[in-house]
Amino acid sequence: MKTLKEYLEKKYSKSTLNSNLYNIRRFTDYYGNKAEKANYRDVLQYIEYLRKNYDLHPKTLKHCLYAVKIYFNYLLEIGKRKDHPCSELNLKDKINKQIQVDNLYTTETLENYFETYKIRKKKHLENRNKILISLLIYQALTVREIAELEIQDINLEKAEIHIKNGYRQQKRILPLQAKQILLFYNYLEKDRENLLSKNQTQKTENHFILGQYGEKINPHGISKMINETRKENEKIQPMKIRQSVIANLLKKENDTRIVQVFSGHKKASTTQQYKQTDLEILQNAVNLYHPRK
DNA sequence: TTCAACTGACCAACAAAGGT
DNA sequence: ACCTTTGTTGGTCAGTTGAA
Repeated sequence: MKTLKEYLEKKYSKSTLNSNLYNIRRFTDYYGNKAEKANYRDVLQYIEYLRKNYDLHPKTLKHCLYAVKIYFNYLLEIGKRKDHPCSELNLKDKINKQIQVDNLYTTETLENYFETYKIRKKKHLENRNKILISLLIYQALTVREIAELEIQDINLEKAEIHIKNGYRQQKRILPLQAKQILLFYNYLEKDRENLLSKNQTQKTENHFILGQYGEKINPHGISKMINETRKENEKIQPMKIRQSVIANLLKKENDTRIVQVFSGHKKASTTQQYKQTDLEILQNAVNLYHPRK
């Protein structure tokens, strides 16, 4: 007889498998050996339990239910059950599709991050890290896009940067800011050459941003690199920067399509999520200048 | 030898985006 | 609008490298 894991492995990729296994375990832990015989009402009760005891995002809750559905599909397949208790069950929890615009960074805050950046040690990495920050706050790139940048994507004469098709983002050409040009030039002439000379494997000579041993960087590490000198509560998150930049741009720019191209969103609806209504902007302004601060 | 500064692999949680 | 997949992040942890 097939085990649950084997069943899942056949149908899903590794990350999905892990996520589903986790949620199924959550369910079976809750009902113990009664889990296999659960009926529609039991499933509902389980969802209610999750709702009450964990402050889960509606989407997460749906994931949990989805995993339970998969679990019963498995039981059907191996013949332990004849019926599916909840294949028709759908949750109606409201999902707030809007991106939480009010706690994003302002343009000034972002500028300030860039201007005041200082590295504590490893002076030779300072320019690289400044470039990382500038790519986040001026081009709103994702960490992955930054890691994939190659030398030929940077055109200093035209002050342009080419971004390849990301896993989700559309390829695009973005202008470079004046203050980036000199920074990039210095980095390419000096710092990057230095880093490259430490590379033994010689595999990464095309990548623009290099790690301290001249290797291609791991997107994962970018937030660590730029947060090195920051205290716990002042850490900046690359994704949040991107969202802030896009939201700030939307405020200035009336044409959503321009912002869509800038951010590389494939769907206009994604860009639309960043837009605040006038009422929300007012509400946020009230919150911001409230005397309690 | 010790230490800082990573890397790389993993996990849980969640968000974004793709397909239909 | 629903179903499904996968990237990102913040953790942890062990390992590596180069400098003090």
